[in-house]
Amino acid sequence: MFVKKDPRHLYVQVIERLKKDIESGLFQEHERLPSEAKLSELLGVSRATLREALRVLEEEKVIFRKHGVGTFVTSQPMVLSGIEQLSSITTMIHNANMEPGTIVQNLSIIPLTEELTERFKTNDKKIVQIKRIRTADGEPVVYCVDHVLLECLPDGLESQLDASLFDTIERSGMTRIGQAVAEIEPISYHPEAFKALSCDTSQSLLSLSQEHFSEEGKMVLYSENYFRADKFKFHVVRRRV
Amino acid sequence: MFVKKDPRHLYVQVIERLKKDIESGLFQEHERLPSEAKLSELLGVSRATLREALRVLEEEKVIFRKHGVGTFVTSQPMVLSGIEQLSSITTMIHNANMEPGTIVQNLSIIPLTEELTERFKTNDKKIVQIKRIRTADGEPVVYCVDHVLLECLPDGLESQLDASLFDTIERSGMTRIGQAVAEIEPISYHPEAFKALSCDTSQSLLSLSQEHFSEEGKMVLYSENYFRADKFKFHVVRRRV
DNA sequence: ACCTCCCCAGACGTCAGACATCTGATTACG
DNA sequence: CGTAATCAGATGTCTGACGTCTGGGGAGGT
Repeated sequence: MFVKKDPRHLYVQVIERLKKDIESGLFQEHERLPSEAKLSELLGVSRATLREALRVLEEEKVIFRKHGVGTFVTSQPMVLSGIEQLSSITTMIHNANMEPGTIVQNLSIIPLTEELTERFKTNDKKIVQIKRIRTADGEPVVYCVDHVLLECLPDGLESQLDASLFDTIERSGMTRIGQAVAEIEPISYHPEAFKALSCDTSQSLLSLSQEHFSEEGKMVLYSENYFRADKFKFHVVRRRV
Repeated sequence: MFVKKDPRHLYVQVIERLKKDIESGLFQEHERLPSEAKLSELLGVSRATLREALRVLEEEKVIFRKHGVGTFVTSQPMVLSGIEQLSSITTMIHNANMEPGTIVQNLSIIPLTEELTERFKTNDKKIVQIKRIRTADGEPVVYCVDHVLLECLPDGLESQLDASLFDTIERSGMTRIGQAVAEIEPISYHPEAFKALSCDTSQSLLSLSQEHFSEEGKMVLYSENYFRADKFKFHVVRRRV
């Protein structure tokens, strides 16, 4: 079953395999899995390896265990994922089976305001401001104001703004964006955004102000996104600690 | 270190201990942890148990490992946490150093509508509907409409609605709420909520429609919460997969 | 002096087996 | 018939070993 051709670690393969088996219905909802001893034999791995995989699945709420009783499949497969998983707007639109597009409105190197200095925690860097309208199947859905460190961008910048800013940053600068902290706010009025998205004032927009960090923990991108609430649905999977 | 007085499983205690050590700065950012052999000896647990704990911490992006090299602390301790961590509104208000309060508006057993049947995926259960205004330091901040399975509630219900509905459910019904899926939406107008929170129509509310699940995966609570956006700030920590 | 290749210590990954502890059901006893 | 003792089986923990990968240091040739 697990040939050595797969370079990934065994426990990762076990996680994937079990998820697939659960999703395919091989293990029914709320049903007991085989005991760890039998399951490890079944999969051809040691019980220790299997247990590491099960521990991850338990953390992800895919299964739950009762000491002395057994391991059970959580009712809701919960493949659902929301904005707690970071992805670019381009990807979000793609996942909705629509075609992402971009209208660049403004691109300029701006001086460091006090607020930006505070956010980026840097002094003598140059910041690029990008204002764009993002479209899905040609229809404007998000208004974006991005601020990014100049050093994180490649040279021929204008030609690459059609694509995801994430990709542009990651392909050029050797930095990979690892996580972001987003602040969510309803916006009852914002002239620029409303005009860009051609909304009337009876609608509300949803604003996501996001600080993006590289995997080393350096802030590389600050973006303000204004979403048309009638075009986007936002979910968050909230886990109890 | 780990006395048997703690009824929780060992690996849970190890996770907690390591998180505390990292947060307290005992293990510096981006620094190598002691090897698994040494660390297990240090903590007084077996390497297998330690590894299950480390596996969870790795999944939570608190640490990362390199095969053949070592285990490292991820740069961002990110003590910040947002709504991706599920907690009751009572707890949220408490964490803001304010005094939570409750005004019960309505409490009734309602018939199962088609929508509720669909949501709860159950047929012959009784559903209790609770409409409450939640206050912080006496000021109305959230309007809540909760639907909860009658079987999950204790008998003397009315007397316990001042406290968190989470606590009420968990203390009575042997069920613990494990996760929720929230849908976030800006609300430009909602008569009941606006009246309850005495807002004017120029403001926006933020609506969280949440399906709460027990650890076994059964949906036990559906709640619609309307937050005054001027009183609440919502953050989400978004992680790249 | 420099580069390359090889080797090796040490780290994480995996394995095998054993014992500990908990739970639910069955059985024995009053 | 009810209660307590017992037991099988499951997850939790421990021990020791070996596999595999990585980075660095040393031997050797240029």
